[in-house]
Amino acid sequence: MPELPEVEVTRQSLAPRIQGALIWGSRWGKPLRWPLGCLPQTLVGLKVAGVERRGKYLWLALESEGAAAGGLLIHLGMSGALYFGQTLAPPGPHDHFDLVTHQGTLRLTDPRRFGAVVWSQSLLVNPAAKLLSQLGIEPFDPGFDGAYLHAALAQRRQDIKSALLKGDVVVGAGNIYACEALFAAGIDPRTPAGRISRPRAMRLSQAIRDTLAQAVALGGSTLRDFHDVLGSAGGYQSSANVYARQGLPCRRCQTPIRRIVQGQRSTFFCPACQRR
DNA sequence: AAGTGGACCTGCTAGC
DNA sequence: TGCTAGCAGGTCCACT
Repeated sequence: MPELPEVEVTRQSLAPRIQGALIWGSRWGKPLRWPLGCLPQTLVGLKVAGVERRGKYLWLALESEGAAAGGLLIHLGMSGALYFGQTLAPPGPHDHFDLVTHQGTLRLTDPRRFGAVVWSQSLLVNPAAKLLSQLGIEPFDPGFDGAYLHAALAQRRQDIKSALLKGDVVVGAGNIYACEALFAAGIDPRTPAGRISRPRAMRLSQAIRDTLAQAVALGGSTLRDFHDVLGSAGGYQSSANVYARQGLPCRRCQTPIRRIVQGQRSTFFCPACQRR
């Protein structure tokens, strides 16, 4: 579920509610994708300094008496979502982490358990540093433009859609938004990444930014169970142009949308609007 | 080095 | 109605 827009929507809804919260306790359920790592003796008494995002990761920065005191790196995997509230139901079988604070409880629900909560002393040391080390540029960084994208793709023979999903050129576009951005840019997802011209790279970088920004504005995509920390679903999925629309007419030219498989993932595109 | 395929884990849906 | 195969928003790792 959670690509950059969903993670950012989660961050935006969580940050103002949990900032400054004093930690009263925590509870862990089933193991997640990675082990938690070495927690300090206790989280009790630490304060939540803020919530940041890097790619599809959230960083819950903690402090102790005004000084940085490590934090929790959170990933939502394929099926994760965070809640925050004063009165939560008793934890169910898919609730794997609760952080109880005096402002409310933060809860991670993740049926498939591909998500993670990892303790780290800072983002600059392991384990956080290692997890973030391969990430590409942020799509809203001013340095992400056509020239950057063109240069970063130049040596790649891989198809452009798989190259975007890899996340080491630019972070944030997962399967939905990679498909949508390629549609917006008019680029066939099978095009070898290194064969994308500079003008098209410029259009693609703009399309990635626009697609992700629009999705954030609409609250992300809710295909099954994504919601912000108050439980509100996203609204982007109904405005998708190609994702999960195989066989339906293209909104622009009426040609049926096609589904193919690239790198064991579904790709959706319009064979008329998107060219190599 | 870049690219590919498998693995992780669970739930839902389409089809027989 | 009930079973099975296939599919799902992500990412690491081993191997070529």
